[in-house]
Amino acid sequence: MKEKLKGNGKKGTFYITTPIYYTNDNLHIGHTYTTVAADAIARFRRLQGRDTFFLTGTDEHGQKVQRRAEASGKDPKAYVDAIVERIKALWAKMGISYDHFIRTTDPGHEWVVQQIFEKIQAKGDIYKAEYEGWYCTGCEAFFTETQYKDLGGRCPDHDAPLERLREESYFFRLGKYADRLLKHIETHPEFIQPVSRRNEIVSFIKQGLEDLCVSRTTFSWGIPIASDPRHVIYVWFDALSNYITAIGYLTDEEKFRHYWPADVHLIGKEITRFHCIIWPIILMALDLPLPRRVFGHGWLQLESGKMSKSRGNVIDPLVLIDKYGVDAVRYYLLREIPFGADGFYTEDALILRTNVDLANDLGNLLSRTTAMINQAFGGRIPEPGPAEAIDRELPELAKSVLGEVETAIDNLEISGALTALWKLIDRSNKYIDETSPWALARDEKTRGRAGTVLYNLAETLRILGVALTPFLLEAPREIWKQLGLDADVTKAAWDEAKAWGKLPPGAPVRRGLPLFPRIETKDATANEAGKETAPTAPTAPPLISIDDFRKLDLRVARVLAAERVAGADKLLRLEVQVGREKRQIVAGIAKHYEPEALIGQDIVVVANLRPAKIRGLESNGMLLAASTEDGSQLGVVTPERPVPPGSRVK
RNA sequence: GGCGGCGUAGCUCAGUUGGUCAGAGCAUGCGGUUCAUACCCGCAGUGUCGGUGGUUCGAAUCCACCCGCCGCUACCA
Repeated sequence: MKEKLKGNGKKGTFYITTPIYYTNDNLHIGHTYTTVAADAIARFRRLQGRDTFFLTGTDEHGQKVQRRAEASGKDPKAYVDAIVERIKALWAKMGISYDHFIRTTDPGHEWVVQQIFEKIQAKGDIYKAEYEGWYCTGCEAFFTETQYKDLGGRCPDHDAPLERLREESYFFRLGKYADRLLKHIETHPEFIQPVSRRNEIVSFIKQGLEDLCVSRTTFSWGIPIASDPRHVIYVWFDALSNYITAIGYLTDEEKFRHYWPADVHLIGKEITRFHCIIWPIILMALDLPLPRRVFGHGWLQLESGKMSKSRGNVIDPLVLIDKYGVDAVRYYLLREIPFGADGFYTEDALILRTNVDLANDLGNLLSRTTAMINQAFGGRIPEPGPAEAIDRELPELAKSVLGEVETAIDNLEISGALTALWKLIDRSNKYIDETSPWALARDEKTRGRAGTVLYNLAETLRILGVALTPFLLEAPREIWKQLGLDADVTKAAWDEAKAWGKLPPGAPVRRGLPLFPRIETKDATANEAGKETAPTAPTAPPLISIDDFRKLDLRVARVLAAERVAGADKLLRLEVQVGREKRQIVAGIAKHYEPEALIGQDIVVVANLRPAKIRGLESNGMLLAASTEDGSQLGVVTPERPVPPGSRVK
């Protein structure tokens, strides 16, 4: 059974899915949470060399989408196309490494869904009958019996009495398979996780399964039943089938057999029932094997309650990435909440995790290691000498930690995997304290020891670089770069993390900017307060005092990225590093500088200038440039010699 | 109403089959260090383990009841 959990048996494949997201609105942090988790697991399996297939996508049919589209005066397809574009852009920014993005409007998917429907109908498990229920003509929708009672028989939206109505519909014989499903759940304890979800499902099935209405005639935005096109195939068959249509069911049998059954369907707990009852029964009706695991994770909630658009408390992941960087957001999502449990999102917690784990522990470890190698060994990775007892602890811990990571991921405990890796980081920081390599390096007699210690630290960082690739996107590359490794860390194999001593001595460390700058919350609030009270700048009088000058906070900044501002011929948007802080500034120098020419340059900026919006972009500061009166010549001010970004100009 | 779960240090939570289980991380205080991103290392706490009864030589851990919170109780994806 343990083997099963790790992957698809001897085929060595690994197939993981997210839910397909409903395209009636933009995505928020909750969807991002699921997808990032799936991405981390997929990346980890690839790192281990598994033949991995990671599927995500969108569920695009249904009445809600049709209504939304009509409301915005668009064709449904055009409406969902626009949303899909935004979703794909979000995934690109989050670094989601999906192998396929399925849309339920893909013609291939639609055809297979029709085939599935007919197959099951031919088998007798789908039959035509009358659906009778409480109907609101205004909504063009049925209400359930419980809803009817709760609402007192009136539609809340239209304040009209609900009518008893019959409609011709197709039904799916769920009940027929209830016993089989129950038996499967009992004999496969890993099938539904966590256990609290399984209990709910079991008790639900034991109450008895009614046949399920699987078609609609009240709207048209869906896949028609081929033999009876007045009816549209309702969401269960349409959406759930994506997990098999995406990998070639009925169209590419070889690929389908290769990846099916899925190793994990990762879902939010609110859709557990569909995935643990309806979906398995569809598969049974098709005589297909069931997925190995359905994992219903908890919700990422806000302290103020559940996220909803009407409350205006939706967290836009794009905003967070811009503010804190993709690694900080990914790390927070993966680390903060034990998978399975519900958790609360707070920006303070995100900042705390970033500062404590990423900046203080990991970033600073790299920083102090490379700094010491620079100072004591001329910036070359030293040759390790004989290992003493304490030196062996690090490789031993690395080995056991990597084992813990494997186990944690097998159990979908992503947070646990990160906790394990941080034990190695903590131990490394302590190792520095215990051995004091900076002191060892001063004395010629102990210099060799310093080399051994620093090599071990650098080697540990090399391993961490590999082991972190499933979780973080930018930091692993930067770690390897700073260690003088030219190879692409994302191409490294898990075995390279397990092998101690692969870091070549003599490689030139390339100390860079802090891996994760601390997020200074006090400064942030001070700036916030300053925004309201900041006086307008005086219009330059002929003579000023030194105190006046000191009001200017001029700083050296390094240009990290530069690009033209669309629709503006004079403007460049720059991302600059000022000390520990990253900022965006907009500068009117596009006529004189190509963006590429500025990347990596050190410039001087006014750091305490009130933020301004230029062409809709926030500009946090201003770069200094000298120019002629008519603007025909212009030169950006740069320090004559290298000084660290953030240095004060005075 | 029925079924299931939760309530442990300021905060977030671990606590296997009852006997060093009263813990970890963060936050706080003190000390050390200076290679490093005011960082790192060490030490120190505080807790009626929701309440009340019970079983037991012994319960956070089992039972009963009570209080508070949450999930599920089907055709909304």
